[in-house]
Amino acid sequence: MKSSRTAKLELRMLEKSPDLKTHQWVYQLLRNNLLCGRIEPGKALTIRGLAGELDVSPMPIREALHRLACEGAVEVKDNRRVIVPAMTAAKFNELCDLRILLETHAAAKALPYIKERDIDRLELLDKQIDAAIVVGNIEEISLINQDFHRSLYRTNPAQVSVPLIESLWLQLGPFSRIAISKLEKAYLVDRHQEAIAALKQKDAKALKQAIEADIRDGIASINSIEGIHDYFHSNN
Amino acid sequence: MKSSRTAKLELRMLEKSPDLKTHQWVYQLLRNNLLCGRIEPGKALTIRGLAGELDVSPMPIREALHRLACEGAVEVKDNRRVIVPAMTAAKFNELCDLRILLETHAAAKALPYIKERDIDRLELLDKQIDAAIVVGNIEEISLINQDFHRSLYRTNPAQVSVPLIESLWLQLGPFSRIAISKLEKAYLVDRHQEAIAALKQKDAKALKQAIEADIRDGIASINSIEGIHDYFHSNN
DNA sequence: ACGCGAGCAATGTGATCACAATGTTCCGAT
DNA sequence: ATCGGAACATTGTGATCACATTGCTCGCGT
Repeated sequence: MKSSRTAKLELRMLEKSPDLKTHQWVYQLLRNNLLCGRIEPGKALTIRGLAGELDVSPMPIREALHRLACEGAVEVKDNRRVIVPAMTAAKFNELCDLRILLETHAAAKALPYIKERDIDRLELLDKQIDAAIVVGNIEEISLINQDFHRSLYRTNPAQVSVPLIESLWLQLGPFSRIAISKLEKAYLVDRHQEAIAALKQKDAKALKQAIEADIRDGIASINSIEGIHDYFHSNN
Repeated sequence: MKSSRTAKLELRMLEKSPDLKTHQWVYQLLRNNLLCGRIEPGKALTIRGLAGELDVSPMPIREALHRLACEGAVEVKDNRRVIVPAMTAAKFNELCDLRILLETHAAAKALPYIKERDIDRLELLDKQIDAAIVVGNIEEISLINQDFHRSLYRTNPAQVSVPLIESLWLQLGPFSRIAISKLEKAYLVDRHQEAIAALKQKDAKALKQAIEADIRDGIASINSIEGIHDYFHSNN
């Protein structure tokens, strides 16, 4: 079995805009690659390795990795090795439960602040997702889908839950990719239309149901995959 | 009005055990001081200033501050100034709602794993809190109280919500201290006894009610303070 | 041939330095 | 006296280096 620990990682690059600090650029780059599953669980990341890969000094890599660690995206072992944590069945269920709990809450709290303009943006994002589904660009789907949810929750100006939710995404990201890559065809469906309809009607209950259904559908499609349980680690 | 931005900060020190990395020591030290409200909202923190204060190089301070920033404990302004964010009324409510949402969930998820040993530990912590209340050591109360909650939630081995909850505590900490310091006497009461009773009876519903009541009591005592609203900032 | 220990390579940490950007102060022009 | 700008001080960032610890490999002894 080829060890994924040492496998060469092929990062999806990201143009570095000059107003972005180097460590922010590294963070966003690694984050995107984790979210769309480009970096597999168990993969070991080294500061100097990434520094050479991205052609920057080790310093910004350190900061980015530490931030990812405190968001739960990577784990710093006692050996000081930094790895993408493996997924446990119990942990997966716990993360999904928390997603539903936090995201339905965040959606309901955002509802009163939704303006016409926000709905337009959400509909645009939904169309972009559909387009990405047609061409089967899974990484694109994943990133835009998160944009959809984030845009919704962030319309609440006093919102503090999005960072927590993003932490959950980061922890689910690497594993989800493995799961989705096992899917034959993108029979990916989402409940975004139902969510948008609920937004237009200012119906909090329907909105929460749509969000919960959207999340549960994703979980269900993962659970339906043949042999998915082999990808869970039994011990920590 | 004396600006708290430039006021000298008197940190509660923490002995540095040798097996602890310097940046971890700095992090825990700053974290404790934030949690018990020793560092007030609006306070500006500088890397070099803290480095001189704690007599370490700026490097570990940088890492600790960045970690605190990603947990929401401090905010990095676009000027690159790092400050303890001011509290908004809406934000305060949102944080409290999330505490109830997440902590009742975490408590219920922990319930099946509770052993006799865990209950003993919780009872010990509750006694320590009572002792701290008697002598009126508010900082001690705050820290042990968090230990109580953390110990409860962490008995769930697959638990992933504690980091999220701690982030909420960190954001509420500096403000709560201002509020509690306004309290004449520590008429502080907690619902820990009710929670422990629910644990013994394996009663999830009663446990969630106890946790929610415990949190709500804290909020109520803050809201009851005369002129507390003057401490909320209206704009961001 | 197998196990084990020494030496080497690689890693994270922390310190120091250079630099660009920002904040502050103080003096002069109006 | 007030406003504005220039000079200075302070800050965060990133690069480089030294060091202790860990992982790994090669070779010696049985």
